[in-house]
Amino acid sequence: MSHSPHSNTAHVILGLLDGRPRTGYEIKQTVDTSTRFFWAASYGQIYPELRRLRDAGLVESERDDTGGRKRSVHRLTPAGREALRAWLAEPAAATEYRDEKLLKLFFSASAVEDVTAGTAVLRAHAEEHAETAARLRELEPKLIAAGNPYQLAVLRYGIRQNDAGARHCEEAVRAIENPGAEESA
Amino acid sequence: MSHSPHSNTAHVILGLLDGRPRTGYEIKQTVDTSTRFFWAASYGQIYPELRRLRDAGLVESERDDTGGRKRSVHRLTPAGREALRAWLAEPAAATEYRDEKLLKLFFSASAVEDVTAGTAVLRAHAEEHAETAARLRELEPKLIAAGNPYQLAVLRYGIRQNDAGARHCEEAVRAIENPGAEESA
DNA sequence: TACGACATGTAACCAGTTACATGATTTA
DNA sequence: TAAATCATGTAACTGGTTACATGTCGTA
Repeated sequence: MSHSPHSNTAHVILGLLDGRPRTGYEIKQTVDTSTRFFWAASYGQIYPELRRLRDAGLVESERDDTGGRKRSVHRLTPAGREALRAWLAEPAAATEYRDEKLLKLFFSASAVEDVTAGTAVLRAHAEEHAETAARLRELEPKLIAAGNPYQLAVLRYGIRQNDAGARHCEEAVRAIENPGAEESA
Repeated sequence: MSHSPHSNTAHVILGLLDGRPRTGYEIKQTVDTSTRFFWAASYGQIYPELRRLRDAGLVESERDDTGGRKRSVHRLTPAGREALRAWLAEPAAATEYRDEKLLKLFFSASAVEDVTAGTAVLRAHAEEHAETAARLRELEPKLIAAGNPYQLAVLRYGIRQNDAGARHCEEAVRAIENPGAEESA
């Protein structure tokens, strides 16, 4: 059962550095345009974590002050690569979701006199799903070109889930606005 | 922009107490069989939060020691009902997902010599989705009978997302195991 | 009589966000 | 010359989990 002694933020960093060496700033940029829709990371995590990874010997950092800007480029050590592979081989913990919109929707029957509150939440939910799906679709061609089937699988997973989510919310609005069609398979 | 001064755990409690008065223990049981798949809560949150809600005048607690067991039954005050409605009327924050399985899948190309690691993660993901969907399906008849279209919408949303997730993972396994069919729409 | 469910709570910890502080370089 | 971007970091806070501590009641 013993799982990796490193946080998932550490694994994001190790995974990205396995691609190529990067600065902390570049790690943040890359996260924001790739893993962000299922795993975000802030500077407040990245920099301290890089420090810990360095102390643990999993990354090494090279100072690169050419041009006057002081920056540290981090790269994986063999131990870091090993830690990444070990983590990949372990089973993942069961996913815990926390979705505030679902929470609101779940209790929307309590909105008594304000009957539109529930459908408003649903419409907002539909729109958020549609926007996310659109944003992810823009990334698709680049990933197809890159030829990484895993990253492509993740992206398409996101696209499908959001498409399905948007459709479902629209249907639910219709179902709530005209009750009576209350059965189905 | 100003949002509710209460945590989402507080809203879960308020929402459940709007149904009927409950003990902290009952709140936990109900969460575990209803909101849990998109919003969990532990005793370590529930009891301190009940205390805060009582101090804020949103719930009142009645001691009920009949039978020797000491228990507190909590009920919404008018102010509590008002706080619940106010929260429902506000737009929800954008949903932030954290999915460790997607993270692992995303970096599975780094598993080099262990080519089965990626598909193993996918199969585990498919299975988790299928189990969740099955568990949610069991709850459906009860909710249909209860006649709350919002709770039903949430449940069906969960069922669909998990069905779609399971299907997607199975397809992705096939796609990775026999490459060459690498194009599509 | 032991075990499982009922019942309440606290303390230590962990992961993550936000706001702050600082400063150089590039570009409009 | 002002604004955006590159670049690094810390401190305070928030939300949540886990483990612990305690005790009753019903039932197999």
